[in-house]
Amino acid sequence: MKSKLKFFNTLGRNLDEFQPVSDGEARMYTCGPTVYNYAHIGNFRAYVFEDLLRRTLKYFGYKVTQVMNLTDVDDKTIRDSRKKSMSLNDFTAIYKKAFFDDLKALKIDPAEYYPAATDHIPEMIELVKVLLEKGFAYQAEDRSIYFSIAKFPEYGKLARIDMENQRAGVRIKTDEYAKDSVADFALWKAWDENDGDVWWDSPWGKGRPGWHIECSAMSMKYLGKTFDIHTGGIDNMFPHHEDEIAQSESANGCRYVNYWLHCDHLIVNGEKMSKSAGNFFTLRDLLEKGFNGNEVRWVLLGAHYRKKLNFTFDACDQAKMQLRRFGEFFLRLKEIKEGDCVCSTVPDLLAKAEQEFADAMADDLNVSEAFAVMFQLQRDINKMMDNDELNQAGAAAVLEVFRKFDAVLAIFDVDAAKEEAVPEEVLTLAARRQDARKNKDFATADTIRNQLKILGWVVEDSSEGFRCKKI
RNA sequence: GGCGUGGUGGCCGAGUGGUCAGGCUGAGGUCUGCAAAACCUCCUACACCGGUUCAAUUCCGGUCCGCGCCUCCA
Repeated sequence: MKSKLKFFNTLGRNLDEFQPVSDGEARMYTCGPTVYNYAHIGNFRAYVFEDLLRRTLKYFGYKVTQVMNLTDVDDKTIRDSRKKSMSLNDFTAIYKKAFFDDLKALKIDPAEYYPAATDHIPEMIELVKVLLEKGFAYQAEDRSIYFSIAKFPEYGKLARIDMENQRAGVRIKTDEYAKDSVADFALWKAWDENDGDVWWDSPWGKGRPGWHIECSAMSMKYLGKTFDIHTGGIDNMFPHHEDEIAQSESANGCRYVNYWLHCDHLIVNGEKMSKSAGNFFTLRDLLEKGFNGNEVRWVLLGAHYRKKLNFTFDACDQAKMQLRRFGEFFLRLKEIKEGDCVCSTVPDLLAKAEQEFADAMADDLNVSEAFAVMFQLQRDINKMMDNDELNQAGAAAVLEVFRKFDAVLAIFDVDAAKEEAVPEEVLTLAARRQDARKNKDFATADTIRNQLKILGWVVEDSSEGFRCKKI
C-alpha cells in the first residue's frame, strides 16, 4: 500500500497532500530555460528536481502531462543575437539543441510539450487583450502595456511580499515614470531601437511580450485555466510566479495553480556560482572532466530539493565510487547460478524496502531516506550472497526492485551493468596467472598481476575462478 | 530596511521530545597465498545563551553567523 503523496506547497507554506484536479492525472508546468547560453549545473539541479517529481508522480500511478517553456525572446536573447549578428531564431536554435542534448545526458524524461515563446505570440496578445478589457492592465506613455497590481489585492500571496515595505530606490529605472506604480510589470513591451528586427504586430503597435505573460498564456493553452503543479527555482518565486498568478487569476477569475514547488539553489564550494569566481560549470564542463550523466545526476539529487546543495568535486568522486559499487552489486546478482539455497526472507525484505522507499518519496521527495533504504537493502543482500543464501530467482527479484527504484531516480542503468569486454590478451594472461596460482607459483602470479595492471586491468580471485575488471 | 530560509560528528547529508539515519573518509577485524570485493566493529554530532519539560539536537524566546528574494538569475 503506497502512502499518499505530500508536497510542501509554497502557497500556504504547508505540507499538503496531493489531490489533482482530475483523478489520476497530474498536470504540471515547469519554467524552462532562456536559450541564450548553455545551461549551467545550477539550472540542471532544478530540471533534475522536476524530473524526479515527474517520475515520482508516475511511480505513484499518475498520468503526467508536463509543459516546459522555452524562453526564446527576451532582453538577453535579443542582446546576444544582435551581438553576434544572427537572427533571433538562428541564435536561439543553437542553445535549444544544446539544452535537449544536456537533458538527455542527465536522463531527464522529455516533457509532453516544449512550447517556445515565439510560437505563441497570438495567445499572449489574446491574454493581454482580456486583461485590458477587464481593466487589470493599462497602456502607459511608453506605449507598453502594464499590469496594475493595485487591481489585484492578493498580490504577494505566494512570495508573502508586501509591496509597501519594499526597499525604495532599488527599482528605479529610466522608464519608470511611465508606470502608474513602480511594481507594475510589463505584459507587452513596445518596440524600441535595441530590439532591432525583433517585433510582432499587436493592437498596441509593434513590440514583444513580457516574460511573465509567456508562462501564463502557454500553461493555459496546454494545461487549462487551473492546473495542479507549477515548479521553478526559488528565485522565480518573486516576481515571476507572483506575476503569473496575478495575470492568470485576473484574466480567468479562477485559481491558477494548486501546488507551487520551488527548488533551492546550488552553490559551489559554499559560494554562489559565478563566472568571475571561476566556479561556474556547465554540464559539458563536467563531462569533459570525466564524469558521466549518472554521476552528475547523483550529485544533483544529493540533497533535498528545498535545501541548498553544495556542489563539490569531492561529491562527484563519491558519486562515481558509489555508482561503481552498485554496478558491481548488480553484476554480482546477475552472476548467481541456480541453487537450492534458502531465500525465504527475500520477499519480505524486498516488500519492506519498497514500502520504505515509497514512503520516503511520498514525503515531499525525501531522496536521502530513499537512498538510505537502497543502501540498507544492498548491504542485506550482499550479506546473503556472502553466505550463499540467494538463488537465481531471488537475485532476479532483487534486480527487479532496483529497476523500480531506478524508474524514479534514474541513476543506475541496472541492465547496462555488465562486464566489459575483456581483450583476448588480458584473458590469456589472467588464465596463465590462474594456473600459476593453482601450482602455488605465487611469484609468477604476482608478476602477471602487475602486467595486467600496466594494461589497465585488475584481476579478482573468487571461489568460482577469477574476474577481470578495467581500472 | 522588509520578507524568507538555514546553522547536525573529518566531510556530505536525513530526522526526531526519551535505543538507529545513511553515505564517504579514517582505524581495527573476518575472508584471502597476497590482493580486490563483500561483510563486521569503532570514531557517538546536533551554533551560542536562557526557558518549558521527568526528559530537548528536536518546542518557546533571545544572541551570533550564513544564504536568498525585494533588480525579467533555476
